[in-house]
Amino acid sequence: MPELPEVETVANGVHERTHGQTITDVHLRDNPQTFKTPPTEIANTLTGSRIDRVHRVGKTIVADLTLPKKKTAQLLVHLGMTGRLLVSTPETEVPPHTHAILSLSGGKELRFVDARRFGRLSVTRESYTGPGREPLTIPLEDFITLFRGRKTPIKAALLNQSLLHGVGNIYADEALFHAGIKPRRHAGGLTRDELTRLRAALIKVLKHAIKLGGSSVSDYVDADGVAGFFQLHHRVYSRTGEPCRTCSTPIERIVIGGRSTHFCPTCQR
DNA sequence: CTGACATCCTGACGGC
DNA sequence: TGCCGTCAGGATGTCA
Repeated sequence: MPELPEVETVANGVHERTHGQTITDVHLRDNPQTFKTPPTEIANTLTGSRIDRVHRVGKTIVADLTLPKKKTAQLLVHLGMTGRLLVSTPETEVPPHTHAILSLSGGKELRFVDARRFGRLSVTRESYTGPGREPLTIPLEDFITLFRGRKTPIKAALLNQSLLHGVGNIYADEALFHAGIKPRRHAGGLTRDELTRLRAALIKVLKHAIKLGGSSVSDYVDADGVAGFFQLHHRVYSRTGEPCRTCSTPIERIVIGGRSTHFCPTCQR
């Protein structure tokens, strides 16, 4: 499940392989819910546009475009659960569930593949800023203010994209473990010290994952795009019943906001 | 403002 | 072996 580190890895990989190239042809599968913008508008905007830069905002991949008449636009791709953005040669067999194929002037194709169809693709004329703040760059004081007065569990708050965007289920659990904070704690009840630790833990686990992803960019973008997503060795995520790597207490699993949540009842307070 | 819950969708996995 | 039910999850929407 792509979260901030995976999305950043994919964005970087796609950038390296496509920037400066022009989109010469666009094929979209007739699948309305994948496209937040009407498919005809997407095709009209993309065809003839040049890809200047591909980057990440929250969990969204953003391609900055220059249109033929020098106007600008952005292509937005959200990978959802199973979305993949691949740079392939035209000869490469088109995988099942391919919803969009953009032909590039460099000779390759940018393909959007998404089995479960939670992913979304759209174009916009405005500069996309995302629903919340960037976890990697938010100043400490802003981070602390974000959670002030909120009774919601800190785990749920971390998943709320309108607060911090880019954090998903895996890194929320991992960051809470590293910060030593129980996921059910009220966000607004955390001390300044705890929030300081949480922000540091979040940045640490995200950067660590980005580093690992960076070494396997090609797994995400060139190949089938799946390898690499589950390479990390997590401390708590998906380790229910297994011994905590710090204290050997079995990791517990609970549900918060409909999301499975994993934590060490001893190390997290 | 909250949270609990359903919805979308299909591959993976466990049980029988 | 093979079928079938269940689960997972991000974003969104409904409802209490």
